[in-house]
Amino acid sequence: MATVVTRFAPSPTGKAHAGGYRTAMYAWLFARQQKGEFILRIEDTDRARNNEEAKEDIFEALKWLGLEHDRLYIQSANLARHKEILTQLIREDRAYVSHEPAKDDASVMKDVIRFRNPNKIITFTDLIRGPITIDTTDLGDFVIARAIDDPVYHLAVIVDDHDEGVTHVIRAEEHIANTPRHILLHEALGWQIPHYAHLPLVLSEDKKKLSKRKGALAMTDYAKLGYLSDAVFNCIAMLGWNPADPGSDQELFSIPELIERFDFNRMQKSGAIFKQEKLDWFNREYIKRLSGEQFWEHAEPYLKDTIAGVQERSLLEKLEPLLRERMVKFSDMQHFFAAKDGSTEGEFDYFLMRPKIDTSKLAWKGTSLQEALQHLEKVAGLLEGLTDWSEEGVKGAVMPYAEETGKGNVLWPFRVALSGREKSPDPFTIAAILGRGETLARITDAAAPIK
RNA sequence: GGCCCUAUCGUCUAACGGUUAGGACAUCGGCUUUUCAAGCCGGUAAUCGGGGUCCGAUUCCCCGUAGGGUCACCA
Repeated sequence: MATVVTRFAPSPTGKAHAGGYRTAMYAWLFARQQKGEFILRIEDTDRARNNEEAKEDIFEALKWLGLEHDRLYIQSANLARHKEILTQLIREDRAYVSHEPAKDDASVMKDVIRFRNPNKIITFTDLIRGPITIDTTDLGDFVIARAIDDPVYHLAVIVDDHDEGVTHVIRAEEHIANTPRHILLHEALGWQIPHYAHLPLVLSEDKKKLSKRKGALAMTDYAKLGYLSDAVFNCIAMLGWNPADPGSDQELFSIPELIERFDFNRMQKSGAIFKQEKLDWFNREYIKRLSGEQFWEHAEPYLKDTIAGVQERSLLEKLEPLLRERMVKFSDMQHFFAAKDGSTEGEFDYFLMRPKIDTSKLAWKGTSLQEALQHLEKVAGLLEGLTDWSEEGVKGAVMPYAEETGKGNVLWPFRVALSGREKSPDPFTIAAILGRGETLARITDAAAPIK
């Protein structure tokens, strides 16, 4: 049995999004499962639109996702071979030079190379959709090169796929219409036709092909936002495909599991809309499963420019459960903590520095400030001699008083005195993290006006 | 418009022709709670329509309809 060879062949004309990389994932998954090879080929035959930045973006995204390639090709480097095949095709009269008005400027005459279409009906078996039949007469004598040394996509791909030994062409559905052209070309050259698998499209919310214009993020943007690559991989791989055993509700799959279970037969045939809310859920699930060490490793880059960047790790670690519970991606750290240069505030700044207390916010619904301050005094008294300074300890000391006085009346001012905010975790959690000295100091500060 | 592809809750999907059509996300309600978040419990919600085949169709076939893709000297 011949070794399976798959390829991912992006053109470096812009930053690619989820749709493109899902194709890469499946091609990679299949190659790994079959113990075959995965090729990365940069298709840069469109000289006008290529750009270096897009190329770098492809390498970056692939590396982030862990889609390592076994071989790398730059299509433009293969020009001599393309020219050789073009020459052969013309010599054998399977193609011809056509002197005609240029596409962009009809007043100029130009020589392009057209394939002599045998005008037959082509049927190929798509790995996902089954047999597809197309009458190639509609295609006419299509152009395969702008000039002898400037091949068009159709010619370049089939030559490269053949030369590189690609056995399975895995690409997006939009290429179905191109496939008959490629088969015709393979036949004219007497080459073996590869297997084809055309993946359903990934759609944006308006059910149209996903594109930057529709607000789709580039894959590298997800990396920058602090999504975990395994979560993104899992989420996107699950769009249009489901590896579960019948009846199984499993949704979380590691990459080795995906490699093991990948199967074209379980591929959905219709397009799938990519919803970021689902990705957010996957990411949170993956964050929950991170070890403490991994968690801080991922958080580090986002903490660097915040006031948390200079804090003792031991203090930050006390915040870890809180952070995990409230974040969806690591860039959220920048919403949790103020920027070092003071340009932004953070939701949890009060853990790291004493907040300003707005006295008017201190009283609970329908009670007076005077009452709130008295409650604070009382709480300070209850806490002063406390030996067990843990969340439970603080709660045990304050709760009886709060219950007899009205929980909101006591707990609201207590919490606001510690956080300075109308919304925050409960005061016991905050007090436990802050420690005895700081907690007492904040309560005393807030209660000061009473004196 | 021609050609091609597709069709299960709002979204992602499960269901060898026999299920009260299942799960997840989202949404709604409740519990918990001083607030927010989380968590737990529960609810709403789908087989595009019409014909066949079959004892029996989400499932197979045909016709409609709808959506998408493609009709480049872009890939």
